[in-house]
Amino acid sequence: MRDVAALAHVSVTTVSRVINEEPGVSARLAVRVGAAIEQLNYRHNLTASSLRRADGRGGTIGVVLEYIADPFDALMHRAIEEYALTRGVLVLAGSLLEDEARERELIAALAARRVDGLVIMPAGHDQSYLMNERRSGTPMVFVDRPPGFFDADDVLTDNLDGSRRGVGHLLAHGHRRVGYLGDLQTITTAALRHQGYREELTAHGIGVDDRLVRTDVRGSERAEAATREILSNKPAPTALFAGQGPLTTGAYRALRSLGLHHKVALVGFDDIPLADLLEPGITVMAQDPASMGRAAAELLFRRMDGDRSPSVHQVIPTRLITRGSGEIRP
Amino acid sequence: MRDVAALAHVSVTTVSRVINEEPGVSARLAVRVGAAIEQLNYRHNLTASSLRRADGRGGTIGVVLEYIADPFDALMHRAIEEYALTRGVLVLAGSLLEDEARERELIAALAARRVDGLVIMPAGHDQSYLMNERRSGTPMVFVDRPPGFFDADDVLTDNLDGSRRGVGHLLAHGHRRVGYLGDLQTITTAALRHQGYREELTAHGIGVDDRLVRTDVRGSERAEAATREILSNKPAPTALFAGQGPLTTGAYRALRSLGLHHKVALVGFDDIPLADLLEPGITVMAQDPASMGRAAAELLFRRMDGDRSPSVHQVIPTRLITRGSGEIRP
DNA sequence: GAGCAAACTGGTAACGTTTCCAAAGCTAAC
DNA sequence: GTTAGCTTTGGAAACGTTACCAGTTTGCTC
Repeated sequence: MRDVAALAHVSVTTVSRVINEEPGVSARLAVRVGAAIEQLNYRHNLTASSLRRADGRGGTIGVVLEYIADPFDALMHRAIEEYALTRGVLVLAGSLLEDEARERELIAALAARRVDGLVIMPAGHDQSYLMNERRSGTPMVFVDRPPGFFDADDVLTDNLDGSRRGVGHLLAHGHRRVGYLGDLQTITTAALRHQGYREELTAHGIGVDDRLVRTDVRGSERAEAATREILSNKPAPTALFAGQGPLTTGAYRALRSLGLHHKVALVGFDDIPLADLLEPGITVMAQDPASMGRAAAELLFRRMDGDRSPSVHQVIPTRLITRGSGEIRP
Repeated sequence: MRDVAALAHVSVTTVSRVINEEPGVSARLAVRVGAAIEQLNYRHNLTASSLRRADGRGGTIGVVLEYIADPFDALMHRAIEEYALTRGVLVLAGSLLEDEARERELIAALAARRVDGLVIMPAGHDQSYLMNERRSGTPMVFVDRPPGFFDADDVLTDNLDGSRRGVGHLLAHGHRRVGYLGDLQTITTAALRHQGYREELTAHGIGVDDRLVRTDVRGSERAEAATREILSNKPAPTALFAGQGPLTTGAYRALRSLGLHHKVALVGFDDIPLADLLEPGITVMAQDPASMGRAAAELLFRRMDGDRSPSVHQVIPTRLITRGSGEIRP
């Protein structure tokens, strides 16, 4: 920058003003500075800039997700990136893989880089360690899962409602014995979906048969095995509700291999790519990761712009997509 | 940091030494500094650190992809993130959406943040604008597509070979009229796959019938329409080769709706989630985005560690996965 | 043509670190 | 008891930028 100033015969202050498009610099000098920048192909150093800058902004936010390559997380990531780009902000992203220690490490790493804001899909249940960041004024928004022991904005799927409506859809088609597959109960979303399943059955005067329920099932393969176990009950369930994408595909695989995919109904929570091409197609309660990501980004940037109003808790509804598997009658 | 130094009754230099775990600071002082850091819950500022630091490293790399939410790109991104994490490095990622202008903007934005290295899946064909970054010593690795007018490391899929083997698989099953769907010819990978198709046919003494070939097809829906057109030829092709994931699903949709999915063979380039659950399953030439991402990351970090040897050009082979659709005989 | 405000320009001190160099303390050998 | 050499410590400059304040020029009014 000093070189640019020297070449353009101006002060570094003026160069800084030109670069930041501040008003009050004559066109004549601006052109001269521009030419010098071009000639030396000078690259502005945002790192140094943010160090001195009054607001300390470095044009970067941090996004902490469960697993970046998961379609749900990836769509959310993309929505955030897209919104951030309109504000000239770049995104640092990382995966947690349900590891609580990693959550703290990754957020510490982001804090060390002085990100302007954070979007967090937490792995643990206690985010009180974030008090310091919060106190020092770092804006943050939680997505998909709410923070624990900590007050902050969040954007969540309506898990309870979605689960109830999904199970209700099966009941409306005449089912009375509905099996359930769910992820780790320690994951808030999984617990809520499980709760929705139980509530909806109870609301219809149907007792929950725990032999038809498998929680803490991780991944597609174990879901396949669990499904076989559930189906081996006598009398067997006539329908299944799967509380997560991979569990849905696992259940579908089990049904297929048993030749029951046209006999036993299936509804899954969270949409699945290509689910419409299957025979039957898989009926799901679709989440809307793109909307969630956009909502989280909007909220975050509003906070970054100085909004200090009380915490906002945004709930994104699910959408029933009927494709066949959920409309099979007993 | 000054506060920490004051509280521990040492100089800032000593604090810096403790933080960076430099040798030559007595245990007594180290403990005192550690306690002060704890008490004030001081957070190291990597931004300022990298500004002064001799090597200028900020612990951040940039990753530029076509579309972050695409499964292929997301898996690659994840592989890079995973490797980077072992080195304490975070990843800034962005999507280009085939926009050449955006490529330059995004890379400029990353350069302004002084990333330690770059992984690039280029949208344009001329990367000579990167000369300056290269000259200033920023390590960079290209993935999936080679750089144009510019020498650099790259990690590519063996597109020509994969395409030839895919088409060869169809020919081995007795097909002589094989249709082709491809993405924009301006995209290097698409052009190579198209070339592979033609070469393989020619090698088997089969002339290319251009009525069976549709290039520059973008997206699943247009692929579906294009497939119908190809199939309307007389005599109709008995097999199809689709040069990209979305084109494969589009072709499959068309075959399904025409009731031909058990009659006309289909092989796609790039794997598709849940392709095994379809009836018939879709045979593909699978790419290996995770390996590519890891290879790119390894290469990049080797360069960042000071390796100045000549450019490396790594080629990752494809893998044939037979699932039924590609084994249909004419 | 004088006076005054507005517009423009520049010098210098920060921002929070690390690096460099010098000083102080200690040990061991003569 | 002195000196040499090592280890430990600290002071101050520097990294590339922006903020602050002061200085200069310009344009306008009377």
